[in-house]
Amino acid sequence: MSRISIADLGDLKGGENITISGWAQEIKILKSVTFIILRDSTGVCQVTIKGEPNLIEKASTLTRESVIMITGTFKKDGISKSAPEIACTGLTLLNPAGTPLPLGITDPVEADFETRFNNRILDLRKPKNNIIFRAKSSILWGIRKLMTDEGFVEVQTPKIVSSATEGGAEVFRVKYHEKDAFLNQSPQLYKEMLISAGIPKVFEVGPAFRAEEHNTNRHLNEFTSIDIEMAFSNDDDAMQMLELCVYQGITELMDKMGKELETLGYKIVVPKKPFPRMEYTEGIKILEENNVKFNFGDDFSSEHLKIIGSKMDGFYFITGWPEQVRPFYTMQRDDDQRFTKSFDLQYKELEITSGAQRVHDPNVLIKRLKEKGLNPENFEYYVSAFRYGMPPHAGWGLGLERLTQIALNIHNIREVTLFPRDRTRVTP
RNA sequence: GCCCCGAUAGUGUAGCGGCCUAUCAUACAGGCCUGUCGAGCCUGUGACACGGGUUCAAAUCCCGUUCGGGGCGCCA
Repeated sequence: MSRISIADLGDLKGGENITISGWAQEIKILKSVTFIILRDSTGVCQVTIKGEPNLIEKASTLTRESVIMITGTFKKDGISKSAPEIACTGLTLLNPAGTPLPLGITDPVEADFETRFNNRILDLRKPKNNIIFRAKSSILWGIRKLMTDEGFVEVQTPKIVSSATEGGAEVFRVKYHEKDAFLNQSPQLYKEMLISAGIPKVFEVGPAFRAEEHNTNRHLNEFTSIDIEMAFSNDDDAMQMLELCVYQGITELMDKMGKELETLGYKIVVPKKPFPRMEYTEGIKILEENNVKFNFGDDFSSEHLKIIGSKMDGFYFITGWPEQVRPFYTMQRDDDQRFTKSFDLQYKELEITSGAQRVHDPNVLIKRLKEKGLNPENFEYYVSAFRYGMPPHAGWGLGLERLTQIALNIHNIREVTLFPRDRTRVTP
């Protein structure tokens, strides 16, 4: 008589003695019968107590969300309309829950963001929230499987670093023994160095830190970045790999969890390949057609991307960005130095990936660093990797939370983060 | 960093100068109830973020603080 999960009750014939454990979601005591709605990670079932004054006595002291173990007989033809039914023969309180709950799991009232994230573990017990993280895991698994099949090596690079990656974004400062250091904004420089180290296909899934004091539905101060870098490749190769990744991630999600997600109100749409591509200059044309003023060399704002995104269905690339808006390591086009061999992957107005073919000539790299107002001396550890045979290479960085947000159509990025770090929140 | 908006029981809300000894739902405690399934019914406990000010009178108006929500910039 071992423990069984609620989802597996469906495989039983009826009449078996079983043990089942989980949280007491609701306790209803009527005159002649007592019910406990029991929830585990796989579903809910109804535990019925009839007669048995001992058990009723025990049940009457239970509080919602207490952890209990039930033994009983599975009833194939239970009377319950909503859940499989178990006739209770034993009830053990494993750990009581305090009362009242700061956040009811099944209460009809919605809680505010603040309340939800202050009591995140209770919030995550709600199936609709809980499944988000199985979905995120599933997407990531789809991508990991693809990358590994394609011969990529998963690596781990330092998160405590001595210089800011790109000069632009704000960085968190940390004390590192007697030195000052920073939390890495991106594995960019390290994954490029690994190309020179003879690992021609690398990928990393890890945290990235940005100290910007943003307050939006799509920014976190700590997020998960999926980064890849591939040798002897150009921007087009990187884009094809990216397309495949997004496709495989969402396909995996759809195959493994599509039905389950649907019952909780999520609709998964697997994107069609190839994703449409649009030049930066075509974007400008769209804006001009909509009577929006735009200066060549500027980045598109959210408002601009809303207009451009409304013309596109789902995922699309914006390519050919001007060099002013791209980092120093981005390669310029041979035929026109004003433009770069770079791309963003967009979904409507949301940017989920930024990538490019990179500069591989160390002299060009130093020139570009200076042009961007950065001191090449601070990047010597990086540039030196380019002096002794650096292959041409390309890659990108993809925001896992943003991809999950899109796949599940969730408005706020904090919802797809277990314990989000935003402008003010450092706990839990 | 900038611009809006907000803060009332555990949770979510109503009230927007005197009728507030503050509404309702839910939760919580107790009771009733032939099997509930958003169960139902009865009783009870429980709140105006903080500090100043205006006024005969402040939950309500003004200022500040703290915290939160949305948007912008920036980006993944």
